[in-house]
Amino acid sequence: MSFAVKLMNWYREKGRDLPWRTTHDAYIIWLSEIILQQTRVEQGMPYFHRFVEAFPIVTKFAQADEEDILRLWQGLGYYSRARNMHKAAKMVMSDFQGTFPNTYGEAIRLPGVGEYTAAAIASFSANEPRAVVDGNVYRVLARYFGINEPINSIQGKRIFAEIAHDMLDKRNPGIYNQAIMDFGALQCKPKNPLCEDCIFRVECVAFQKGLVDMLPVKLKGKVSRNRYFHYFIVKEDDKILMSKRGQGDVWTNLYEFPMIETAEDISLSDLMAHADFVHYFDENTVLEVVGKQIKQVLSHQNIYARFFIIRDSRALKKKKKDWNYYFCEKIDKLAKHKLIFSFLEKNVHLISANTSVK
DNA sequence: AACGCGGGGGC
DNA sequence: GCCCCAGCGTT
Repeated sequence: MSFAVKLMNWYREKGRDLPWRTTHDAYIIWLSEIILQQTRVEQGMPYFHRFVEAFPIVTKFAQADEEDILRLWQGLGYYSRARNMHKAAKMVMSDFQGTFPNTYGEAIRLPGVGEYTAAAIASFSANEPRAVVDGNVYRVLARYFGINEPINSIQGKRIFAEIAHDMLDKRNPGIYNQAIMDFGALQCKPKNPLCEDCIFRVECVAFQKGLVDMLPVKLKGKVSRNRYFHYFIVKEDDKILMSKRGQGDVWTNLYEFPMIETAEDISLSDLMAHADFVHYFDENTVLEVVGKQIKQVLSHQNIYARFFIIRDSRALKKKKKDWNYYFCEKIDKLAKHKLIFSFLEKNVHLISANTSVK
């Protein structure tokens, strides 16, 4: 029996029942695939339901405000996915007459849709014979064939893409693609794979040679850097001073409190002597520390954050021309990053009664 | 070819 | 603490 047939037989019996597998609607499949990029199924699931309900058809998605999309996306990470989805939905309206493309060649033109996602959309919705190559597929193939070429080298990507295409069941690409990913997620897991109970125990090169734990090989990335954020909570009546982050850094277009960043952890007195602090606040400002320093780990940086309350809003120098902060009444309506919304959840008492926190 | 981009979970 | 997750876009 071929690899593909054994795999699909396994899938029929052990595969997961996932909501986006019951449709051939390219739009719904796209929605699920973008959400699941670098994201576990369990983590993405509630967001999938949220988005399907808010935007049942691509027209609704295209008509939404980016702010609303980001707010629905809040907490999921890699926010460029949400911004690109909005661009893609608008492109579907302008370039595809509102019909979501279901071919690889068309889908891959959409921002945020790369080789993996285009293959997923085309194979799941239209049964186009395109092999998906995601983390699961790299792992299954690397172990099955005993390939030690790094999966994140250019050479490796090419090799694995070719093998994936060779192995694909050209008659049932949709089912096959679902099957190999589920197999990677449930059976051929990164840690403690279920080799003793595996249908490929005999053919799997890694298992026969005892190399399962060594494969796949992946080149290491750079070490994380440390950043120190000092957030200021400034209230005026029931409004809180907020600002929107710009491009070229983490959390593009998301909201947060006014902030000073330093390369090192600094003392309170050094903070108050900081040029930006002097720029925005009176020298006699009283800072009240809220809680302990929070560490937020991103995949490529460690962010250490402290929060300060400034109770006297007169401390703020309001006549600056480069004013890019504004007092916001309903901060629950803003899309915020984790550092901010988890702080707000823990410090509801700091926010006035008529300002709800989500 | 390398890097930046979140947040969560397994071990 | 390290690795991985239904990756993609930019440089």
